[in-house]
Amino acid sequence: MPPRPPRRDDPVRQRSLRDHNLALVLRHVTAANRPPSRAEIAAASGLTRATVSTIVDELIAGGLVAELEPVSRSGVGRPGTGIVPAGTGPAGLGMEVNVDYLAVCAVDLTGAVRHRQVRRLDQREHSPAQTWQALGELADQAVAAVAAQGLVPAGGVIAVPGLVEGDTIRIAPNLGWQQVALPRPEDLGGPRDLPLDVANEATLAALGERHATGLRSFLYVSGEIGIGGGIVLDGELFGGSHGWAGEIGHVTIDPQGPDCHCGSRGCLEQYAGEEAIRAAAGLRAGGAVLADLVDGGRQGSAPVLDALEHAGTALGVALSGAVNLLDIGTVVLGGHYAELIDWLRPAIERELARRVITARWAPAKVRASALGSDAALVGAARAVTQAILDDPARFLATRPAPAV
Amino acid sequence: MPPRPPRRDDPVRQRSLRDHNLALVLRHVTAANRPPSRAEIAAASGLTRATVSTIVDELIAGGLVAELEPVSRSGVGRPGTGIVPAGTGPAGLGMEVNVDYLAVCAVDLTGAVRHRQVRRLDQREHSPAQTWQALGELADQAVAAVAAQGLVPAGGVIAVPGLVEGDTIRIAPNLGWQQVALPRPEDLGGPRDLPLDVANEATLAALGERHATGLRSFLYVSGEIGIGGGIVLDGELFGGSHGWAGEIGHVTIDPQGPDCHCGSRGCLEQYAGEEAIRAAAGLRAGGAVLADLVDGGRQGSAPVLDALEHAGTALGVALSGAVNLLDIGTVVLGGHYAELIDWLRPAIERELARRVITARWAPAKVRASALGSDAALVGAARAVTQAILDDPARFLATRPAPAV
DNA sequence: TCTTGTTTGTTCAGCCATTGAACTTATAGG
DNA sequence: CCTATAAGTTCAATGGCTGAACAAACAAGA
Repeated sequence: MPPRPPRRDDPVRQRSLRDHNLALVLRHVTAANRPPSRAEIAAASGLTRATVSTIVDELIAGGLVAELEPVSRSGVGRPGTGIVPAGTGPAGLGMEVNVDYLAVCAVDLTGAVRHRQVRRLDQREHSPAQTWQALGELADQAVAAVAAQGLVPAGGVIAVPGLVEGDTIRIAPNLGWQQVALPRPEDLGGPRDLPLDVANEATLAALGERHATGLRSFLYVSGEIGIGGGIVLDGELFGGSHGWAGEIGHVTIDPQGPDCHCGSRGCLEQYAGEEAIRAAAGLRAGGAVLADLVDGGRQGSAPVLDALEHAGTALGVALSGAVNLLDIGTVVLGGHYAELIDWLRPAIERELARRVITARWAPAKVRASALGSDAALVGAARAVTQAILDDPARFLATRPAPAV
Repeated sequence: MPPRPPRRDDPVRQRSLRDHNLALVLRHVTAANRPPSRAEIAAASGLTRATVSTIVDELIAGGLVAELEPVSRSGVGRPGTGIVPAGTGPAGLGMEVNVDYLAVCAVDLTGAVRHRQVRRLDQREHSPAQTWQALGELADQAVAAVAAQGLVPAGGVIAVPGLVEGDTIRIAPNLGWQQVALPRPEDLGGPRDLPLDVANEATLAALGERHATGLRSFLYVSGEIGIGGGIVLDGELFGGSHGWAGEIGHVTIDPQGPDCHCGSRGCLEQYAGEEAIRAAAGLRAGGAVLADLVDGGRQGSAPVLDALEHAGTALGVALSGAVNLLDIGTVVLGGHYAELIDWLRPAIERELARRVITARWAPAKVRASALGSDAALVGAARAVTQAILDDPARFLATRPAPAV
């Protein structure tokens, strides 16, 4: 998603030095748990107060941060003026295409969700073109709504439940899409000049989770109709060679297991996918499966508890392999799994303890998603703002200082 | 291994700018397939000729690169003087502790192996202290041998078949070691002031493979008595949270499979470890298992071919999971697997094609290790030189320009 | 042999971002 | 009202890169 990550093979000139320190200061502003003063930023970053001052001035001029009213905080000495990420100006537009709904949200640079709208719409009954059109309408409304709050979207990211590569959606099984070209701004409707991007929903959800929790490294697993995943390493999303990393849904649990629609056998989805759990629990098809499972779990229904125990065991086996391979300390359960975690966790942790070779020295933690079902949507919007925060110089260069 | 990787949260001053460009220029010198001139480095790196000149001067003064005799290469114009990594000066000392041998080697900055010695010694009959002592003798000889060639080891790395964390070897199953403290220079014997480091052998082998082949991203799997692995992503070794990433040997193949000594069931080692293959092939225990397998394979022995086919299938299942998770394009087979690749590959590729969800768009390649059984040893030595090449400024700062 | 054209490598003034110290501003406490 | 303390700004100095001019080394042609 970042248009072009800074590469270590780039030559470094004076300007890139400033670029780096712009990002460094901005990072301190966003990461601090209390609006830091210029002096505090200087102390924390290792730069001098003089440098921080000029950099903060540049960020203020570019509309990326703002000064608070000077408030006397504590003790003697001249009180500092707190610096905060701008609550107006650039925003990120997140969009989500899922099986039976579309959603749009907007976040500002502080990470706050400033707009959110969901519309029920079954994509299986519509062509991709119709989906883009409907999504465009929602986006239009979002742009208008945030404009009233002083926000201007700097880009949009669309989350889709499928594999994205280059300029096509290779396949989105549950939408019934194959080889669908990525939408250009005009496909969404109005003549927007928004830079658009499309990415896998689980990947974006992992990103959203990373920003919501501050976790530096974790494996995110989202269980809905399909099972998706995303890997965050040291604060960075890990995409793999083609951006397809994290596809844990088709990891083999049992080489001789049941056939999977992907052509393989014994995939995790055949044990812990929504349909598999529903069938094992003896629930009716076509209903509100998640709600039924939660109800069954709460009421202690034996078939439901058994089904979740089996799913958790399979999840635990797959996650053990992932933890052995990646040596990753935390597993975040998202999507439906977040609401089922109480019944899934015992089996998952049992398998992790048994199958992860380093479990006795550094047991992996299992926790529920903090964002729940909004993770992908918010993650998509945050991907836009994060790109600005990660490389403010690029943003400032393309969009010169707004008229004051 | 790099004592302290450059962090993006560091402030950037003028000096770090020079540090970055020192590394940038040095990287161009080592990566070029022909000694580049200052002008060519400038063109390739984006720096100006003036800057490259001063940087090259600094590198020459520090003994990291050298000028070739100016040779008229081609066409008109003043011929450039080629710049090459120094063949004298700093060297890397690689050491390996394995079940039944110790080994030492030294490489120079060009990556060439300038010394290599292996000594049969069964660690299971000796204490760690005795092992360090014996290794120290080999190291002494190596230091003396390379000194005669104008090389001075700048550091040493020891490869061990076990899990290393902080300042202890947590466990090295096949050596029978548990909670062994990492050796300090004095534990090896003579009063050396060599900075020492210890790391997992498969991890280091992956690193060696990376430098030998130039591959940017791959999964390295080494099959010997145990199965180890290492992950290289975008040219960098991926260590995970504790440096334990790549432990593919205990990924679950079948949750109900045979018990493994690690306490789990159905681990890959139970299907594709040396002992498992030997037993399946009906070979006698205690012999030269690898040689027997290669012989059996060449002669078309049915039990041997069957055993290797089974091992390849299990490897394929485990690798499929890894590729699904990491979206990694290449799998490198090392250790004994390198010599058995002809009989393992068909089954591995069959499983990859069937089980990797993205196989039809981007099939993963399977190849044999280029370094074979020396991968860990050479990788350990290269880890030292690579640290210098990655951050020449640190080296130049600690070891000022040698007397000219 | 001499001249011309081309490319390499060096020199140097100019530029730019950071530094460190001095200075100004703003507060608390006596 | 004065002093101590801390925040923020100003400014000369420093270090590293750039660009242009220049010197050096070679090929090709006259």
